[in-house]
Amino acid sequence: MDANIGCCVPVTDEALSRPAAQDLAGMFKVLADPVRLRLLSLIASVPEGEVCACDLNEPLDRSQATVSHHLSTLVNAGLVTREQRGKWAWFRVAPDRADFVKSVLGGQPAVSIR
Amino acid sequence: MDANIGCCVPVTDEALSRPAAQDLAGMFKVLADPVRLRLLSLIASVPEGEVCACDLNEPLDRSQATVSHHLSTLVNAGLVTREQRGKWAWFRVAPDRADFVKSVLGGQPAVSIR
DNA sequence: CCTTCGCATCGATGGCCGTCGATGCAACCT
DNA sequence: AGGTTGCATCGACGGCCATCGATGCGAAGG
Repeated sequence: MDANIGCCVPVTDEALSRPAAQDLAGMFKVLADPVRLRLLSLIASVPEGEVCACDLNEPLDRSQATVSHHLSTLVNAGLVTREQRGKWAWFRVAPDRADFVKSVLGGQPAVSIR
Repeated sequence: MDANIGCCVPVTDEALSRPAAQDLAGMFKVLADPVRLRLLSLIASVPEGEVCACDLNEPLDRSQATVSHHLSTLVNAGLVTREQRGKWAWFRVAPDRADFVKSVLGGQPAVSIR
């Protein structure tokens, strides 16, 4: 009745398109680094809403160059905004991404409606 | 009155702990690959709820060894379960992770309550 | 038992990326 | 102007990982 032995279902083609998968993976790649996550957490946890880069070097236990690199990555991904104010660079979580970042750092990176 | 010039806020220490960041990053690292995302999508999109590994090689355009490797990664991360049935290996999204996976693949990997 | 088939595992390889010292550069200070 | 300080950028290095051919191994089938 069926040529298939019990295997080989056609696989519905409603899967993620290749470009969509690429984009999604890109966002996850940004989040897939513990230093960047703690960086995000530090920026998000400060009551003033913004942090100077000079305050981020020490708690992360990484060189200034490395922290700066990670900050660039976060800014580039649109998760964080940077504002040069005088000699210092101030970072804050991107307003439109605030709740996204919050849920990501919440432990359960998705559907954390509880 | 203040030795600080306008910078150097103490940084509230309510940030992500290092181990927590490591764990979170680990989960994101699993999701940070387009092939794995499409793999997840394929498994999640099949109406029967489970797929035989033999059906996953072709649509992903990767060698059988590579697909098997990615499947192991997903199983290891607890996102997918494997059941050996006769000669074939059947995979399904882990029941307790179903809504997580769904929201991840939904485009907005978090707080997609709409 | 021998062959075939499905799939995991191994070993090797190439590329990406986290890391850091060094350098550059702009803003402030004196 | 010269010095200092904050931060981005550069170049290099090392490690992790996606990928694949080859191999191993168990399950069917003859």
